[in-house]
Amino acid sequence: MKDAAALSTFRHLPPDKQERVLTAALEEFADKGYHQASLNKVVAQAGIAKGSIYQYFPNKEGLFSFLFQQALGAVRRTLTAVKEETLEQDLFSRLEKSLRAGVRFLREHPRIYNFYLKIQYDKNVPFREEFLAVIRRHAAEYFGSLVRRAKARGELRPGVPEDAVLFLLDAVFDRFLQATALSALDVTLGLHQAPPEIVDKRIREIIGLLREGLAA
Amino acid sequence: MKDAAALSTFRHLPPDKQERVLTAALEEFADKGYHQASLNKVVAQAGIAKGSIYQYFPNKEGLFSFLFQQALGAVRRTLTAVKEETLEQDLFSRLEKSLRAGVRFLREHPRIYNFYLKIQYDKNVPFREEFLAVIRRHAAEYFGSLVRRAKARGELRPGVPEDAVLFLLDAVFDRFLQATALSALDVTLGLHQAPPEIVDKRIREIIGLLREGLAA
DNA sequence: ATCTTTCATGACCACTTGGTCATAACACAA
DNA sequence: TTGTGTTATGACCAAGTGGTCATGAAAGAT
Repeated sequence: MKDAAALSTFRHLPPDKQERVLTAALEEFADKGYHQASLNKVVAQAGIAKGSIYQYFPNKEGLFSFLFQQALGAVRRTLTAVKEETLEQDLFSRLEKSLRAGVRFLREHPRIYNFYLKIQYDKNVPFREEFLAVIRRHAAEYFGSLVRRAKARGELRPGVPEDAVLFLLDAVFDRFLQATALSALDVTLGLHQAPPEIVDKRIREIIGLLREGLAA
Repeated sequence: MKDAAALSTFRHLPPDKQERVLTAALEEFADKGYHQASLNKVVAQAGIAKGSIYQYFPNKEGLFSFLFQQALGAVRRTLTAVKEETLEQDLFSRLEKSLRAGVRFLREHPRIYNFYLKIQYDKNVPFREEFLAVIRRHAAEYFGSLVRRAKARGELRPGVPEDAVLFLLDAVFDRFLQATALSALDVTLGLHQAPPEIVDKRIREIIGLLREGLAA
C-alpha cells in the first residue's frame, strides 16, 4: 500500500477543492472501473487543469490507491460500530442489524460501494490482490467473531461446518447488497429503490430462512 | 438481439478458421470485458488481418453479440438436460445435482463463465440489459420450476416466502460458482482448484445448511 | 486465358488515453 | 519593487483504439 499518499501539494489545498477532486475521481472510478476511467473526465468534472491532477497524485494508480484507503476507512468505522452495538444480542438479531447497516451504508455511499464492486470483479485492477486481501480480512474477522460467539452460546445447530456457515453468510450478504445497489441483480426481491420497511421485511425473511432452513 | 448474426463471409469460412476467430475473441472478451478488450489483440491471436474481422462481423458490438448468442446456447443445453434428468427427485437432490452440473460446466467452459461475469458486473457493456434479461428469464424458469414442484410435493416448510427462497438459491448458487471460478472470491471454502470429491462435499454441506437451517 | 466474384491485407484515419513540461500566475517576504 | 517558492495551466507526446478502404490474391466459371 505504498502509493496511497497524496502529494504534499494536494494536502495543502483548500478542503473544498480537495473534495471536488476526490468526489469527481471516485465517481469516475465507481462508474467505469479502473482502466475505463478517464482522468480527462475527472479533471473536467473537478474543474481543474490536466496538469494539476499530477501535482496532487503521482499518477492514476496513486489516485486510485488513495481513494481505496479513504473508502476502507469509512467501511471500517461503520463495521466496528455495528459490531460493538450488537455485542450482547443473539446471532440472528446481529445478522439482521448488520445487513440493515450494510444497506444504510450503501445508500449513503453508493459510489464507495460501486467502487468496491469494480475492484472485486475486474481482474485487471492494480493492487487488486492487495486490496481484496484487506477487505477479506475485515469480513472474515467480522463474521468469524459473530459465528464463534454464537457457537459458544449454543445458538448454532451442533455439528454445522463453520466454513460453510461463513461462506453462506458471505454469499447471502454480498448478494443482498448487490441486489439493492444494482437493479440488474435485483430480480426476485424488488430491493433496488424500495423503502426501508420493505427492505427490513426482506431482511427478516432471508435471515429467517437461514435460521430455520427450507425443508418441511 | 439484432446484430447477432455473423456476416455471410464468416459463415462460408472453413470451420477451423471460424473456431480460431471465435476462440480468440471469446478469450479476449472473457479476460478484459467489452471495452477493455482489443480487436487488435483478437486478430493477432487468431492470425488474421485487421481488416478481415470486419468482413466477418459488422463491428465490435456485432462480434460480441454473436459470442453471447453462442454462449447462451451452450448454457441452455446443459440447463435443460439437468432439469429433465432430475425431474423425479426431491428438491435438495436436484439442487445438489444442479450445482454439480454448474461446476462441471464452468470447468469445461471457463471462458464462457468469465464472459458472463463480465456482462453481469460491467455497467457499460452494450446490450447488457437485454442479455441479462434473457439470462434472468432462464434462471427464474429453472429455479422457479424446481421450487414450485417442491412446494406441491410438500417438501418445503409451510409458509416460506417463495421470493425469498428464490433469492437465496440464486445468491448461493451464483456465489458458489464464482468462488470456484475466481480465486479472489474463494475465501472460505477452498474450491478454486479443488478435486471433485472436495467440491461435492462442500456442495452437500451448503445444501444441508439451506435445508435444515443454522439455528440450534 | 479471361472475366467475375469472393476473400485477405495492412497502411491509414480520427480519436482518446495517461503522462510531461515549459511557462505563467500567484502569494508572501524583504 | 524585486525576488522566491509554490501552484496552475494546457499544448504536446507516444501509444493504443475501432474502423475504413484501395489494392491484391484466389478461385471458379466460361
